[in-house]
Amino acid sequence: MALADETRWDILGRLGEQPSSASALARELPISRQAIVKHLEVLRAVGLVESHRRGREVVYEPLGHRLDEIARELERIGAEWTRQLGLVKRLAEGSP
Amino acid sequence: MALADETRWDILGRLGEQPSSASALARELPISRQAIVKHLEVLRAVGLVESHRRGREVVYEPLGHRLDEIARELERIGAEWTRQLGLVKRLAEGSP
DNA sequence: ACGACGTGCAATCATGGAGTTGCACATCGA
DNA sequence: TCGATGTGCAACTCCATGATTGCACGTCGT
Repeated sequence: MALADETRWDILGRLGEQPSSASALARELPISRQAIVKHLEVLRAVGLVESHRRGREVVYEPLGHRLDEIARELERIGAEWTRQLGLVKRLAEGSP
Repeated sequence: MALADETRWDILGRLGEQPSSASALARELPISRQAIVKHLEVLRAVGLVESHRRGREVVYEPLGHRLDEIARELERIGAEWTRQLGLVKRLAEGSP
């Protein structure tokens, strides 16, 4: 999942504090710029951030409404998992 | 995560319907017995199933109370994720 | 006692994801 | 204009994990 990675969360959090470029993030994080670029590509693929080119640099920033949507999606998935667990439990305990 | 795998869910579901052994499951599923054994080891490691040896076979079955606990854990993790997303959103939108 | 069945262990393979490195190209600023 | 900075692309490594195969060994039923 797009948010299963710790570094990805870190990046998203920093973008929340201030939109920035891959190179700028690479200066703050212990990983290479390219690694960060790949994370940003994932975040952009799921619509959590958008990018604007400004001169020679590309600035990324979070997308508010998508954050909401993803949050709801996460809750839905979580609910589904617990629902399925409940189902297994009922089966395991032989209740109707 | 222990429940991220589709096959693992499948196995857990089948065990809910009826406790069974790795070999028995291997007859129903399209994967090898050893692959199933590994899934069962994971499920047992997180406490979702327990195993009893009966003669030459080892029977696995789900653990009701642990299913509840895991469900609660999942909800907690989901809630945490959405909370963090909300945090990013607030930061991104510059609200206090 | 013997074959069939179930398990345990170890080696091996394939795949995907995170990360790195090197290089070419574009843009900024002095 | 020229060096510094930022980006894009591609090839590569590393590692976790799902899966397979082969073999030894214990257990069951006849």
